[in-house]
Amino acid sequence: MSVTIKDIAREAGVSYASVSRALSGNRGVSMETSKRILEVAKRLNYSPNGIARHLVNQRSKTLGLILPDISNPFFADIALAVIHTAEKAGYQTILSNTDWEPRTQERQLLLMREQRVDGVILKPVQDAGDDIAYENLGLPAVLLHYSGSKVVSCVDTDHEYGGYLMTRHLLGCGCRRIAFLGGLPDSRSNLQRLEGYARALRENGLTPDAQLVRHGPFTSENGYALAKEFLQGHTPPDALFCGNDVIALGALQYAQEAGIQVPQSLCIAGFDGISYASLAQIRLTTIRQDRQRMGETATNLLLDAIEGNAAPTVQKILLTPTLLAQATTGEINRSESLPIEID
Amino acid sequence: MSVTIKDIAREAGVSYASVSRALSGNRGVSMETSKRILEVAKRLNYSPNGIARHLVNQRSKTLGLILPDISNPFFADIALAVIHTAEKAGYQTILSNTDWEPRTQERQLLLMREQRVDGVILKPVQDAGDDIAYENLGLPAVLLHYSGSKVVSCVDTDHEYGGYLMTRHLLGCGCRRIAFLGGLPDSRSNLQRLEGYARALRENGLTPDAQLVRHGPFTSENGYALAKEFLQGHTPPDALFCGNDVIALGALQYAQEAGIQVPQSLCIAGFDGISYASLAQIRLTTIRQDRQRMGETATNLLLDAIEGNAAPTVQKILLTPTLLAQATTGEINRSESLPIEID
DNA sequence: TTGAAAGCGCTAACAA
DNA sequence: TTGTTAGCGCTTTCAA
Repeated sequence: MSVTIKDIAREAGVSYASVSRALSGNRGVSMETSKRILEVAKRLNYSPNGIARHLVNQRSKTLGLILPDISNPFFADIALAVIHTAEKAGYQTILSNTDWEPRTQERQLLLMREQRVDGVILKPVQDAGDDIAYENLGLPAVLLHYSGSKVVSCVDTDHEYGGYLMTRHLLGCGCRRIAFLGGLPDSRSNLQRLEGYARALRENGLTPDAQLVRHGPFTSENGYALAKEFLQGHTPPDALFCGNDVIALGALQYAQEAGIQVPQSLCIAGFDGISYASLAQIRLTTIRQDRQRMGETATNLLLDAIEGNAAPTVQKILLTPTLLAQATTGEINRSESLPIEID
Repeated sequence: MSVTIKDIAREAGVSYASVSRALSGNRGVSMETSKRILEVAKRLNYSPNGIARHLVNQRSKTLGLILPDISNPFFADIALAVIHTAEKAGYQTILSNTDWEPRTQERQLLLMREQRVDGVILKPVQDAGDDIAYENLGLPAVLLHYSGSKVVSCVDTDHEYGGYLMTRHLLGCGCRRIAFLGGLPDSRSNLQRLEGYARALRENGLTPDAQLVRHGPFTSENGYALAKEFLQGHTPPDALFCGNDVIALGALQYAQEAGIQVPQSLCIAGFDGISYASLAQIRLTTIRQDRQRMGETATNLLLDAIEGNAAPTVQKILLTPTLLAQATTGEINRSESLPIEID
């Protein structure tokens, strides 16, 4: 149906090997014939068949990107960085969305393998147990998740430190009952944030209280529901540290509807640093992850692995997040003030 | 390097044609051999080579999706719907981002053709002149842009009506100097919104004033800058109708910083209906486009065209948007009140 | 039911 | 510089 190099060869009166040569950088073909061939190609509106080319080259010039939820601006920003970086290197990006479903993730990985993407960037839906679950994906991969594995590269934010940083900040605001409105219970990054939270509490002489920790999906609806549950309880917390910004925006919405003064009576904090958290009317305190850098770095690591330029060393990159203290946290008004030392 | 059907054939002691048959739905191969083949395949951790399969099948089971800016939640939502719908039909999605650059769009289209995607969904960066520019993309396509072309299907929102609807709403609030903070000057959908705006003004005895119309990128920075420019002028407008929600959020930010009462002294409106516009602290009045439906419909139209199930009719689908009147518009306080009729 | 073989469109090794 | 040819991994026709 579509025009092939054979058609061009016939039309130009040359062998089709010459056409192939002319079309992919004129090595070993005279300027003259090359020019003629290119003219014919243009005239026939020829478009090289990538599929055929990939079959013989054994590479597809395609990357797979598997994310949990691209409607979350945090992941959308990462996707954008990956797509841009890949494109500069001549790669296209197949994007798939797991909806935080392990089964879906499995299926996507299988499909990526079948599609023979040259490599895949994966934000794993859940904790990979002992870290070896992602060791043999059967294709070059970079995880957007810090794992202990010795064989797969990864790029991630130091979630534990982020959790620690934020909790210390909340303690510094005078908060003593800090609830953690977490995301999915088996999300590893979420659990690491929780660990940082617990460490900060302990360092300040407080005991983490399981009653103050809840989990649920990374949605604003969940944030709203958990905030309601906590704040309608009999000893409500004085701070809500949320598993991500989307959850926090939901919590903030409940606080506003319930007429709770933020931050005077209640501090609210998120995690990620999506742009919408910094709107003038919101100014959510959060932990900023550098999405641009994450996407870019992950893509470059993957390309290095694929193209074998750099030594094929496995790299473990852990980015340090920063505290973005805005309007939803601040000195809290407490009836009874317990003196406490924060370094 | 990787295991092929030949390896399986050797291992199972059959011809590789049989393996092919067994692997793709057992037609013409005994249950017994089929079972043996599948076992061997599993044991060897076989993964079919999609590239080779696509070459012979002449289809790649892949769709291209070309969007201007996936970091805008409006487009992210569309992308999600497309990816989900495609996946249900067994198609993967290659996503690319044009950054609103015509040149980039051209390049992406070329690449999609080379990659032999089975079809492409495109939100054109700019007005395609007389609508024929997108008639011959050389592959099945659905535009996310209403065009008059008889040969290419499209799905779009009625931007003119949306612009009209919002402007009438603003007039109903008592606004008389309604500025239009547009997006890119050659964005067709943006211009259509502007037409609706002008129609509403005329219907109400007002003359559209070119002084009140500005263009710029679809970013909040642009919204902020244009709002500043307008509001620091000597006869500031009493309403800002923005080309999309992202622009409006920027404008809103300026108004807040400048201490302008919204909506008492100034109404602000957006277009799209992204979820962040409806946050409790924002409640931006906007025109809601059904992203989910747009993505889904576009994908289904494309799949119909590709798979030739439905009659290959070209469909022109124009969705009617709805007014989402929230907190940033309302009865305006005017020193001099000109009586006016709104139907 | 099974096997042999052609061919999808291309690249690259080898020959001329 | 140019042409011939093998083969990438698979599906599918045609024979057996």
